[in-house]
Amino acid sequence: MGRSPCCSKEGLNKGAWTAMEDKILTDYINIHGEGKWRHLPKRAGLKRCGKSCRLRWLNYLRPGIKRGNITNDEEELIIRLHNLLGNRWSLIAGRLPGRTDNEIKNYWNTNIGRRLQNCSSSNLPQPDPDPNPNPKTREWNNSGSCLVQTKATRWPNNNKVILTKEITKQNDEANNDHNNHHINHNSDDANNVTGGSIDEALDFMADFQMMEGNIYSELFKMDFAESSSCLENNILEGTLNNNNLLYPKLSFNDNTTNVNDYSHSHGPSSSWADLLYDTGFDFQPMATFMESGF
DNA sequence: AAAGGACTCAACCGCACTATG
DNA sequence: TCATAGTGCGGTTGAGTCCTT
Repeated sequence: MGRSPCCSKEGLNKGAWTAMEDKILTDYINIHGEGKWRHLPKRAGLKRCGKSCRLRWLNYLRPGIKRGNITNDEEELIIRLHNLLGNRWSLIAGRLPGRTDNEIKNYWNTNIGRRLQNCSSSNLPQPDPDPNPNPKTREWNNSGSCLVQTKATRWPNNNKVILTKEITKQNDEANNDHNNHHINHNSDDANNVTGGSIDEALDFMADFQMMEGNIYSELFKMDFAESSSCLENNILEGTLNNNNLLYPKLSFNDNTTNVNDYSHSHGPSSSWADLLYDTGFDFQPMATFMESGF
């Protein structure tokens, strides 16, 4: 079967765009707006593929594109976002105003990625061999934090975040061992559970991690204070309390619930995972938050 | 000054997802 | 339900530029 090409390749210009082509494209979009890329070249009088026009506009001509060197702050944010999101360049770019996914991808491949490669070939600590192969591989930078190198994958539409307090016992032993290892990072938190079952929370985490390919579990390993830079950079919505702990804002339907409300009745939390250890906590808003937060 | 290797980044490519009829 | 158009995304390429010898 196969798909028809997005446009006829014959007679089209390829390669670098000329100033005249840029002007034609910019003028056309300023008048008619974005979209309908397939028909744009013909209507605008450009001998270019629609996809090429879209790319040129989004990555170069669009107003607000920030050109020039990536700042240290931006680089730090890119690293942190990449740690959370993997190679989801468009998502990362969405948190860096004026930067494009292409630019960030190039920057990563030519700067950060290379630096990591150098680090991993030196004496820096190497990741433990994983007996239970996982989509992510870890590289270690010289500050000791780890970066997650993932093969970019899309989340299927039918694999939305489904958070439930129902316990499933269908995970195999390997999964349980792996997940318990994560939870052990927060063993202090687990000891502070007020009512409810730790096992229930662990099982919830196991199901959650299994479904979501570890992306969200990375979030749960961050404590609120560490997450503050995410807040400052609008990665997360929420507020900082007097102790500089981040309380994310959870949106549920048309109502908005702040975790401050949760903390008032349960005491201040020290990590995201605390929320999971309280069986009275309604996970559904968290699911919504997670879906909207990224 | 010249050659050629290294690097950068705009652009291309193919696949995947969504919308629509 | 299926086919197709439209769009978005990440990986890869290659021309131009920079750097080193």
